[in-house]
Amino acid sequence: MSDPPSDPSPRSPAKAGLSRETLLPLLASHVLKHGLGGASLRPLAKAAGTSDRMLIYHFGNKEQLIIDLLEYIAGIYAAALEAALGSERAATRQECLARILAEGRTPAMQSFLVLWWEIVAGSARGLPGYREAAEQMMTKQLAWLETQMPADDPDPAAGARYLMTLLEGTLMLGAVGHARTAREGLLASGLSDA
Amino acid sequence: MSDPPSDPSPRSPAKAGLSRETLLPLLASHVLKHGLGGASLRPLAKAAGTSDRMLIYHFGNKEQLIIDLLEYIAGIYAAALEAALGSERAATRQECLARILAEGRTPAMQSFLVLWWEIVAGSARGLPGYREAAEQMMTKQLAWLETQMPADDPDPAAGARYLMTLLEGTLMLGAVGHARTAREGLLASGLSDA
DNA sequence: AACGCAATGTAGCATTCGCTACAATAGCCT
DNA sequence: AGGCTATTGTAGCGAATGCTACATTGCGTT
Repeated sequence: MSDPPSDPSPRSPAKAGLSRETLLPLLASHVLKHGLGGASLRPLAKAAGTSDRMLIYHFGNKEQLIIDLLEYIAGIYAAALEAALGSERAATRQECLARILAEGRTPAMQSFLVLWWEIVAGSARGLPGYREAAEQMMTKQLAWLETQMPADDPDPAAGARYLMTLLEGTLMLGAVGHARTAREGLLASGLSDA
Repeated sequence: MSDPPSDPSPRSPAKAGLSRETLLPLLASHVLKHGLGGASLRPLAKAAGTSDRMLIYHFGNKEQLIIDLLEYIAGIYAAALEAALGSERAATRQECLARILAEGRTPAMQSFLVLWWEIVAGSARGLPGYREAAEQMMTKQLAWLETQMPADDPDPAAGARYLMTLLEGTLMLGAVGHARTAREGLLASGLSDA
């Protein structure tokens, strides 16, 4: 018995060392390093400095924990985007794409990317929570991409969608060892000079 | 003791109901339906009409089973591509892309796609066998795509790489509920009219 | 002081996991 | 025939899984 609080009002936090909010960052950093698929309660708990017992206590069950965690990760991804590049726009679509791809080569973003493909796979298979998180992350990225488009772009919204499609294709090819293929493809499209 | 045969010469097949070759198609159809990540020996064995005991006997251990299975799946994917569309070339790049995307909406290809994202995720994380299978599948698809390019295309090889990048981006966006984004992106690129 | 309840620890349960030990069957080769 | 070996079945092991039962602590309220 004794469900998790579910009431965010801290009526009487007793000892109150851990809560969903303090746990989530630690859990997120663990799955960023070790992946979502193979994540089981006891290792997760250890990474967060608690016990599996408490994870179940705070989240109800593992499925809900994953759902909450995905939502949290989508949030910090959005925050990372905000912080990644300032509000400076690129001069051309080509430069815009190049910048973002360079950003994707950052070690910090690499961790995200590896996790990202797991989220895509979960979304494609219909696992609970994955689709929502993935959709949210993509929506955020699309909006951010629009702000990065050249100021004189004829159609920034459509251009962002186009660049987004190319970008994701490039990232996927990179994930399977075909970065070269994508590079040559972009080169042929006139959207790259590397 | 008594390793698996490892010698393809059928010196004395005793009862010989099952072998790597007869097992793999059944295993493949199981993972196509239920996924690779959650695949464990006993369900796999049941799907193939054997026991976990025999799977280990024939493949050595689970990791090798997955590796062999991925290689086999890459093979049947290649075969599916061969059979998918005849040798008719498209008239324009636009039509070429449209055809392939239509093919991707086939139920049979849907199963492949869902599995595909798991393979991408495994490849990105460096799981043994995944990278090789993914790379092989992409190489095959790229070669096939080249044969589908318009006959009068100025640069079929580069065009195929470009279409490939767009195609994979489109598929990924579709997997996460952003099919609309990709469609509008393609529209803006002049490579779609839908 | 007495009570209530949130928060946490300790043990454990039932199931599944990959894999192994041991034994049985059955065909081939000499 | 006798033996070798490939193949298969039956049991089970030790670990890990998600989750629960039960007990305890300690603060806030009355």
